[in-house]
Amino acid sequence: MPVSLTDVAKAAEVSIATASRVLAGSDHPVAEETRLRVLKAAEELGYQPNLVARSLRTDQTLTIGLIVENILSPFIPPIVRGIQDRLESNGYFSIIINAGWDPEVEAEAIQTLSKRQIDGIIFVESCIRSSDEVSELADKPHVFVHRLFNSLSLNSVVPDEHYGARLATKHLAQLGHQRIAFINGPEGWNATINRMAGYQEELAVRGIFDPVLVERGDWEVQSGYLAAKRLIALKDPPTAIFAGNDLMALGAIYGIQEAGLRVPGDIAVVGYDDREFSGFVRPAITTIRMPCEEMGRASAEALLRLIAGETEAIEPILVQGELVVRQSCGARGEGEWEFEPERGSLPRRRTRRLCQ
Amino acid sequence: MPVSLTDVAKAAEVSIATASRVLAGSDHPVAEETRLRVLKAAEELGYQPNLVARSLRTDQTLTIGLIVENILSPFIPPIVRGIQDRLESNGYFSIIINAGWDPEVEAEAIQTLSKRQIDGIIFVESCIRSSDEVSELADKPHVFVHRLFNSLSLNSVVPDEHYGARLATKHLAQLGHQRIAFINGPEGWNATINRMAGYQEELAVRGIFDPVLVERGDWEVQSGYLAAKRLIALKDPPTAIFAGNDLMALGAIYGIQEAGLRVPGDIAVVGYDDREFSGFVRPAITTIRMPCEEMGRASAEALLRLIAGETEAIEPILVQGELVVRQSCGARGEGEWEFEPERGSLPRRRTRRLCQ
DNA sequence: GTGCGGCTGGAAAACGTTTACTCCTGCGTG
DNA sequence: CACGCAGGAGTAAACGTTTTCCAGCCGCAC
Repeated sequence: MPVSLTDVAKAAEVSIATASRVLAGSDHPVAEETRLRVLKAAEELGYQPNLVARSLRTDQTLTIGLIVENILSPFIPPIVRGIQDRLESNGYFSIIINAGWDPEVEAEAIQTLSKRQIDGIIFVESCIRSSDEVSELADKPHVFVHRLFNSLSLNSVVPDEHYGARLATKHLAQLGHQRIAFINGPEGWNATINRMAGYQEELAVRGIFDPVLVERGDWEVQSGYLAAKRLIALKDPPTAIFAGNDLMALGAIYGIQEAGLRVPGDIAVVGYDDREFSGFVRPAITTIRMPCEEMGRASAEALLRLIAGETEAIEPILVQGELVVRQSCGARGEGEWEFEPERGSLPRRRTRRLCQ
Repeated sequence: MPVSLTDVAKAAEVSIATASRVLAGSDHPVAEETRLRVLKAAEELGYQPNLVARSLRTDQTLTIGLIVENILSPFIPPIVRGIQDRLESNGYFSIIINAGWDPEVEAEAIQTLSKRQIDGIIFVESCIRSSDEVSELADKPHVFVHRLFNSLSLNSVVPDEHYGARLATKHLAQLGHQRIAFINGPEGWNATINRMAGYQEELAVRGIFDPVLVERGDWEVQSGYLAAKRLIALKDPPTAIFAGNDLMALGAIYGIQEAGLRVPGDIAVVGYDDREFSGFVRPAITTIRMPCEEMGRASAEALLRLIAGETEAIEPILVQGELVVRQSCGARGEGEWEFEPERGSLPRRRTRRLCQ
């Protein structure tokens, strides 16, 4: 049933070498008449090249490994999507392994992928932070995508959280707020440090930074709720709250509402991340979008360059997210509630054609 | 750098045939002393089998194709995760292609996967509904996972929506509600029909079905909001609302609250799907969990059986979701707000070890 | 007329496995 | 003692490609 190059060559009455040259697009010259005969035979027989055999011969599988923390984590799918979209246009496919933030599983995954002769690896939220932590990585092209534990090592793609936090803070300041609180994330995360730094810097420049307005949460809803309650209880409470992520922003909104105040009327709220729910809770949350797909694309782009041998290693890449203005900041006034349709619901836009 | 079977054979002073027999676990007898010598040599040289070469020879790649609608759609990642977990324990990996509900892209994807000699295909939310729609599928083992357009054709895995809808409705009835409304989904979806049927059947059995309490939405938040407003305006309004999905349930909650009523105090609400946000909005939404991971596992299991040749085709598999009781139904009373921690946040439980 | 270079095309090796077949040795049995 | 059989190991083919090397041919320039 499967028709091989040999069959095509026989049908076209040429050698398999010639058939290969035509069908694989070699640069070895082939007479036009011969080429057409081969093409015709291939067409008639329904020839499909065996990519496994080709891989064995050419030593490239057009496959890359994706070692991700967990495909169920909210930021992973868009990163993966960005990666796949970029890779696809170069004929590459990817194999995903969920490593669950476990060094042992990751090490094993690298082995498994090597056996499959993959051309490169992208780590997404890996516990490995830099190239020289694992010796097996030395020969294989690889890139890291780090969201929360972003160190600026070589071959890594990270969000520009400092930029995003400044953007959010500036937005509130430009709306006229003077007392802008911040609900920080827990200690030990780079995201915590960077977002705090951006917030502080923007306010310092404007001369309105007040350390009493900085609270700490643990990224979860309840901690935002509790932090908001503490902020409201202050003797000089804030008129705006910038929450370290959307979950805490949501919690803060609940806390404010429970105190009988309105969002954004009494206190404006801005979050960070642009989570799925941020668009359809009410008030819809103004936030900084985490540029997941862009980071995915950038990492794929970088990996392709490494594979092509264009460079030994790539400089760290910072990707900026943008401000998404919705209701909770008050920039749109406090009119009718708006509902955003869900993202990514069926049916959906056409995807780009596959290639290769 | 890469060490091949030949190197190992040379080092162990045996033929490559013997080396292969030992390393690939053949049943051909090998003397214990020889086996140890080979094992030792392989160990010392750090031998890793080349799976591409093995695939070429054995005609199985231990790779299956996943043609999904879109990895960004909310239900896809858990289904994929279920599939991967099950496959992984048999040494299989998967390649994901986003087909975006486009027949042309899907057809192309099947071609591409065939060229890569994959051992089988799982369609997740494909526009292909049954095996005989595409002739190329005849020879390749394949399974369909359908969530919303579930027809009960061969080789398919679908959620048991009729069961789930009855479960939700029964829950509300058992809480004492007599007037239970339903916000149906839009026409043209099997999910709409099946959920409606389950709702109606449960109420009919109890003799409390009232067609005036059936509204229709379009799956989005706003339609639930509007439907709830219409229901409240009824001269004999419902005391409970079963929404066809969690988005509409959320909208309904907003509609109820805007009318100055309380959820669940005045009107209880139950949703369907158990979306990510359902656990941390307030009131947290009681809902029927969509058994995504289970469907994924079941489909992978089925595919493995097809690949093993255990059967020609598998009978349709119905997977049941269970009721997740939270605040919005009132079963827990109307006490303190509870916040659920986010699912799948970092750091997370260890995943199972990889094999192969 | 000879030599050379450019265009075509074929033969065959190679990629790293698995496995069918063959061969040897020793032992048990008739 | 001859024969068969089983255990153990090696040879070589095969999987479907790509690519190196080589050869033939033609035309052109010297």
